[in-house]
Amino acid sequence: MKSEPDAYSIDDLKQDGQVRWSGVRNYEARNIMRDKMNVGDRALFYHSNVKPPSIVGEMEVCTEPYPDPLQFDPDSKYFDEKSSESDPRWQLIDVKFIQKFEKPVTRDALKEDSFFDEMQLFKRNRLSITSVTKEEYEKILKMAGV
DNA sequence: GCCAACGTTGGC
DNA sequence: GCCAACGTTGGC
Repeated sequence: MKSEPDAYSIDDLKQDGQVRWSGVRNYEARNIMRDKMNVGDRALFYHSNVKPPSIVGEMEVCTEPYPDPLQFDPDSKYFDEKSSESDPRWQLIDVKFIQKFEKPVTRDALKEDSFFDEMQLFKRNRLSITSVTKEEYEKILKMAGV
């Protein structure tokens, strides 16, 4: 799950403990949160738009999917006038902090290893939430030294 | 329903 | 800061 650290970082999550993953306005990313994620699932926190782009920590899904409140807030940049409380368009989950990697795993490090060639992070370039296989996940934890 | 125009993301 | 990739919008 990507976030620009200027907007929200792994350190912010460490401090907050838990956060609502608000603001996703892409159907595919939404579908992953709505359909694929279950309470207790682990997820990787990816810092985008910084040098170097890296996986910086681990978190855990801690709610069922529910409507993103910002879609109903006219003052929010994430307001969606085509959505309604009775038929909400945007669903999300909350995640809680598990750990921050002492050794972040850089995008470059993943690219150097052909094991990760098929990783959705690379296949679906700009998607803010992509799926990770169990094998990829475990190898990334190893690379992070945990 | 097609597709050009447009806007955004995010690596580089 | 550039620009490729790609999703969305809206005219027709």
